[in-house]
Amino acid sequence: MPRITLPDGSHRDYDTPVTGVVIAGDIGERLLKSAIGIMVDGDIKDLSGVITSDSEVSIITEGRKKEEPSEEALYLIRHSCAHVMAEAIERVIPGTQLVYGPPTDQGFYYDIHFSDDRIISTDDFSSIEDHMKQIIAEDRPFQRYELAADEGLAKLREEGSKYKLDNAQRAIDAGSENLTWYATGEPGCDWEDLCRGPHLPSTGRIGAFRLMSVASAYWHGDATSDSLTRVYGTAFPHPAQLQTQLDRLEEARRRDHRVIAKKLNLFRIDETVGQGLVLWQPNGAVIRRELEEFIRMHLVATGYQMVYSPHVGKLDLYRTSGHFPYYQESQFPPLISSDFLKAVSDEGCSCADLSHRIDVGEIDGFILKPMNCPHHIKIFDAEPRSYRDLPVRLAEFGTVYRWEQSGELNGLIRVRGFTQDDAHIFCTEDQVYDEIQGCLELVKLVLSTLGLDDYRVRVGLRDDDNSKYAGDPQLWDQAEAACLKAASTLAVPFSKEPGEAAFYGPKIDFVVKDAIGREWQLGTVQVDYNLPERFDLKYTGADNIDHRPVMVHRAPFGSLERFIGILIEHYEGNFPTWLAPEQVRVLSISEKFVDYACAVKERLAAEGLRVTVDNSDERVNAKIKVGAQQKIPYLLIVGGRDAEAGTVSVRQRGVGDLGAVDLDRFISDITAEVSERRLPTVNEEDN
RNA sequence: GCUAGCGUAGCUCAGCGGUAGAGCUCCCGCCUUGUAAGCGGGUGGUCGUGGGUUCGAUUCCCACCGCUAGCUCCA
Repeated sequence: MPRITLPDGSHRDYDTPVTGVVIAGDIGERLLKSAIGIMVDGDIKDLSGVITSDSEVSIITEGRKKEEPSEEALYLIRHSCAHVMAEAIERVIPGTQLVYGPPTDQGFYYDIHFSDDRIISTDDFSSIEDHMKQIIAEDRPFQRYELAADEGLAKLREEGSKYKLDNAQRAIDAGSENLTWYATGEPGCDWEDLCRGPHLPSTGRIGAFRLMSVASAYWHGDATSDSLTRVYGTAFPHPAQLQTQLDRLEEARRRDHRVIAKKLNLFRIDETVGQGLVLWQPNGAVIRRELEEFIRMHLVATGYQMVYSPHVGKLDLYRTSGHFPYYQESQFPPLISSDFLKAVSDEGCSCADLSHRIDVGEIDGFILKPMNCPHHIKIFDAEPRSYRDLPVRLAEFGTVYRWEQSGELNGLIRVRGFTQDDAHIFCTEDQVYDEIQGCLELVKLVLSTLGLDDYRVRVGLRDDDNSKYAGDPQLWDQAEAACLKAASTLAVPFSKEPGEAAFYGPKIDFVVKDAIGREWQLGTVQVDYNLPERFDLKYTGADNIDHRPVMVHRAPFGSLERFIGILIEHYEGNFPTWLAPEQVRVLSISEKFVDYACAVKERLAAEGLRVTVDNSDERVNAKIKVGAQQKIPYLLIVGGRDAEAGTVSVRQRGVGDLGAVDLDRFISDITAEVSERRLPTVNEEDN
């Protein structure tokens, strides 16, 4: 006889097995009314599911309109809405085969196989949504029934559902004795779907939903398997919550770095130059240069040495490093001399032969470097090293090239040529831990200076797939231990991520939350015992014997491209003054005061500030509007009063009119703000 | 790479089987301006590229290129 323990610790004893409906009803009428499911010993269950043994339960409700819905409520609503959508799609588009329809963080999707002659597009959404609304209006109960495995498989076979049959088989292989279905309404009459559940009591409990997009997905996530169509939607208990979500998406669109960058002339990507290849316009170049300066200053202060290395290297170099064999797929194709190509072509060498001969090392050439480490290794190795020299820290803003899939490219976030704020530290085993610590400190400094204070850390470890990794397992163990130890000293949460290591070693990645809560992977620190081995690096120890150094790779920004892309979105283009391409614009209220405006500009420029004058024949209102649109931190309005008094009328971005300020005062304030790299003080509302 | 959508002036977009449109930008005038767009005029397009259907294609069809979303991938 089940004893039910409620979240407040109280008990209710029942003589017979009970359901959530009974429990909720016993607690109160209002609870029953808003109940949509039940947590039983930590698992989400149907409200109508039978509880036979002692359990800790809590009733899942749809929650209040103005509160964030609970994860569990969203799970139930979205999972159920996926069913409703699937039914509607089957009504609208004949010849579909359902595959898999789970809830996700943002909503839900259903993977569907469509017949060849009928595809789905967003044009179909309104009619699908109409059907969904009707199903919801009918408020049909979700009714669960079970069949024994054999019986269930036979049913699916009869229905000819290849994908559902596969799902069922996998469930059975995982130990299920029965297969479960959920009917939206009456089993046998209404629509139904093989499904583990749980679900809402009825369709009417879906308060608000929206179909979002169509995408392709592979069956089992396998690119060689069937291609399915994935239809995305989202659902909430209350319409206002859906609106909040849509507003959030709108906010993300407004912050899109590609849109802002176009308005502010930060960078271009020109298809005649190449996909994923960034052209930095002067304004964007200012931001990049300021960031480079900022980090360079810290590097020099913390014992790094700056180096330069070329953008290409010989194939053999990358065979030695392992890049070419391990990551050939994501490199630009090799550069081979045209004379040589002609010669092998005259021999009758086919493309396949050529590619094979390149792979096995019979043909040499160059590649655009996918990473900077081999070059830095050669710089380290250019002179004999003693233990007294270590650690050697070599840093470079090194531009690397990677052949990203075309569908992956995205503004500055994912590109084919990018510049890492890279460095490689060569040290003794004893120094590894301190060096990792130093790197972590640097990343923290960078993030806090830029106002990216909310972040977590992922430690990428190797998994069982040995073919992905190079090097001695024992060395891997050491490196992984060092990373975990260092991560645990950070005052932020960290997670272990098996399978996320680089091919040469484990890594510590920083995942940063931006102003609207999205996560981005930025800085990385990686420990590497493998490349020193591959390149036979040595230093002479105190014992006068050669030893193998350990390498630490690190890039606090990750890449300047991606980092700046994220900063654009984080600041919504409202860069702190030290980064702003144009820091000050002087607006003369009429032609008569252009001379004074120019004099003000000269004073500011002499302080190293980036300043222009707007002396166009426009009203000051128009000049302000334009200046605000261009997100310039300070607009100085100058007219007769200012010229006489030696003042400027300051208008600060996001703040407004600050009134007349003595020019000297303004200069000392702004130069302090810039040199301290102060963050914007106000949440900007400009557009 | 895959699926869907999209590609028209520098930008944002409308249009559509029958001579290519708007707003902003830009240029030229007028106004001489004090805190978020004064007024008038003008320049500007091989309608992504190449084929096809058609008397006629920016519009319909095919291929390619590029962009967007998602999938897969990301040293």
